[in-house]
Amino acid sequence: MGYKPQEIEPRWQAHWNQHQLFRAGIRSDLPKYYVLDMFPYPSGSGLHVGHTEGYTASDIIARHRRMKGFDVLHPMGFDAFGLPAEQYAIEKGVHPEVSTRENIETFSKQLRAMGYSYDWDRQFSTSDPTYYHWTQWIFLKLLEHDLAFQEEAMVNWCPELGTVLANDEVIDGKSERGGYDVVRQPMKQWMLRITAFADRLLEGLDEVDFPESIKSMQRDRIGRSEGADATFDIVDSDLKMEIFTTRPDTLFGSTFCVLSPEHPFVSKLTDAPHQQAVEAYCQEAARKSDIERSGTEAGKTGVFTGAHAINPCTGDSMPIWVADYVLMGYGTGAIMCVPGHDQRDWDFATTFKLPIVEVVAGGDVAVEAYVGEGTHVNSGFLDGLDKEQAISASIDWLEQKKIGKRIVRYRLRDWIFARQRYWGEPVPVVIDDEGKAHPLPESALPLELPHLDDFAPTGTGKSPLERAQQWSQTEVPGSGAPARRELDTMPGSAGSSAYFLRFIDPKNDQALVDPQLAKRWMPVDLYLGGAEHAVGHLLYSRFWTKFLHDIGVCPVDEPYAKLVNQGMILGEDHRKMSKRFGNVVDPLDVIAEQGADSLRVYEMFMGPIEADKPWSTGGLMGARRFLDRVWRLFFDQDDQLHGTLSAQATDDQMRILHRTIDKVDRDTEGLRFNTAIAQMMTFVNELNPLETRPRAILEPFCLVLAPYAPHLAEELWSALGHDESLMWEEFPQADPHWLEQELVEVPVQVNGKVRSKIEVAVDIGQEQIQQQVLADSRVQEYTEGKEIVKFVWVPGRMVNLVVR
RNA sequence: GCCGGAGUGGCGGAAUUGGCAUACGCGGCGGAUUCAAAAUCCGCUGACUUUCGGGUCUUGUGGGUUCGAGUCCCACCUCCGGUACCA
Repeated sequence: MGYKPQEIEPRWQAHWNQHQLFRAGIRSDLPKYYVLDMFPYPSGSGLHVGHTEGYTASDIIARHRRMKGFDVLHPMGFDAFGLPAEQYAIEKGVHPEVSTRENIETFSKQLRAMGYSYDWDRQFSTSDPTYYHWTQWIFLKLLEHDLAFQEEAMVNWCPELGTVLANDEVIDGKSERGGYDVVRQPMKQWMLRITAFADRLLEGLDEVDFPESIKSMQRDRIGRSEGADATFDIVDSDLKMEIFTTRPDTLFGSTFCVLSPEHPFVSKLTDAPHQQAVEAYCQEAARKSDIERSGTEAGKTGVFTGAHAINPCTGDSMPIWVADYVLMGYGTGAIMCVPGHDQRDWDFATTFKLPIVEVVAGGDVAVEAYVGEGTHVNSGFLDGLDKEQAISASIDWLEQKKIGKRIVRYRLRDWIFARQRYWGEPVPVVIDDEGKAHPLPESALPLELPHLDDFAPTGTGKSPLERAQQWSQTEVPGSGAPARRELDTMPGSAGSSAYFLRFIDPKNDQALVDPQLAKRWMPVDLYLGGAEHAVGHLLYSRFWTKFLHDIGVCPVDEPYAKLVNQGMILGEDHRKMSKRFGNVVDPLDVIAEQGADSLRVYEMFMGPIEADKPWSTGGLMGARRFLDRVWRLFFDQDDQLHGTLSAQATDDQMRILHRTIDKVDRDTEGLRFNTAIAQMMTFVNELNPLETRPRAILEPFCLVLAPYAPHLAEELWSALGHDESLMWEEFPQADPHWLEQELVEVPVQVNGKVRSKIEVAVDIGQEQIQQQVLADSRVQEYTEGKEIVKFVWVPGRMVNLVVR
């Protein structure tokens, strides 16, 4: 009796599956819409209700768009390679091939139980050879265009995980996975030249519809800054020291220089009396973790080298110090210090009693550095100029003297593209006896990952693939000279950097994607996922897209037209959902008790999609009760359809129906799912007490409900006598006639306070309403004996009288 | 510190262009139904006050603009996210 989701839902899921109702690309006459979820890591713990929030939102959009006449591409797959999957496998003592397969099964089962309208035929995992074939192919293309290269680089080495990590896999000097110590260490690595795309990645942000916070995070990561390089002579040395500054206008105020401890000049410049102290300092700096070095609370440390550089403006000699607040990885690893106008330099100068000179007026350099605007003083030919003029004039001067030039630098580093781990895409390269790298020919792809029984990290900096002797020993393509395969694998972020292209044409064994199909579907119209990928994944995939665009593979150079970050679902206790707190909610449990439609409706009703929201069992029950009430709108106590189906719809019924259609349509389009559902609840509440249930009202409502509670909607639709699924029915259109009201009740304010309400025709004129308002007895109480200064009538909204 | 976002009932949240603050849901209270309970249905539910007509106050705090401010402007406080010596 009554609404039984457990019985209804599997039946409709089977029906959709059987009739392949969500296949994309079969209606090429319709406009396209590509809606994509950030695909999940198939972890061992399965999906929780945080994942299903985003997936439900995108599914509602997909279903709504289909009903609005779009050919919708809505695919799903699994990001299975990489550290999380491998760590899980190690912890459980299972081979990652096995655990990945099992986890994907669990995830698929959960996703299917939610009734998502994915085109499952397009599903793949990044660990499928038929997929990573193309990840490897892109790598070969990058290599061909000199965007992939090997370099001895300072990397984040995690001894416990036995691999290098990307910067965003390191948090506070610990690994993101497991929280193990990470040390800086030089290693020869494959790198991708993402820095070559820095400006385009920056400019592209202006064209896309991303949350402002994401854009600003990406801009910060790219960290473009304009300035100048300048070369300083060194006293009693042939060496010339190159520094980078964004404030060349303050050259006259530079009183000392600082080298990074890793700077090659440190050992060359340090004189005998200072040697011991400098060496000790550099060793200490190398030992310290990044977090210790950058700790602002630590204050400034440093040692004098005994050497001096010459200030090209003043001719003064400036002591050269070594300090770890200067980083080797940015700029030239050497800076000129202007303590008057840079707080870090000011702190340093104060600590070590170095001279401070004011060159920009406006502050008090005896108290703190002055970084604001101002007129230049003590600056020779720059005196009297403002900041902008002085920067420009000083660079001109440097260029004229051939001791410097204008330059743009970025904080963004090249992408370290190698992990000393087993579970990743093999790099399609062989190394000959002289250590030279040779790419494999495209025909050799995919280079399959060999099966290894012992896949644990070696911990030595070598890849576990070293153990695959047979696989590793090979020859140089073409020449036949002996060689070994590259043993490092690609990082986890490789597989997710172009997957949206592969979903368009997942079975193509001749190309990453057919160009015609790519043209049809790109870009992704709506991309939904968590904000944790704000920088890493999004920057990497934007980079690859730009590259693929340049070589003619991808028709667009920005992959995602619109990005939305769903918020986090917190536990009922308002804390982050985590096993540790025991507050994790499994969608399968919810589905078993209340049904997938209740879960879908509840999660969308919780609040704005982008906000963090706490789970509430009571709230879930509310969603269930709403669907129960929908059921009873259609059926009587014996589960028989209401006998009043053939009744004529009343004007009231038509008005509430069309208001609902209009609001749900617009709110869905704008991803305001919570208010769309509130409107459907209002519809049910208002319709409930009315005596008749005309088909003309129930049928359109069924369609309006369908994107949100698809199983229930199908069941009701079929009960109304339809043989076909409502999936491709047209979404109802709101008739403007029923949206307009003839009479409205408007509040009447006197001096801004509501004192009365009157009912008037919407289109009443100023004079008539004034007459009616003044005739109102409540209004007269407040106006008696007073002068009416002003009469405000906002048509259809309200009246305000100003009296004195 | 800097950048981004947010502060509205007991709780989640709503509010077109500046126009009835608290929609919708949860929770609570009362009632109907029931042998009883669950479920369901109906009503009430921001605070204070009241002669039960109403009155006063209320959207983090303090100012301002306006006939009118949750919404706009200025200053500040708190929370969340990001970032952290990038010269």
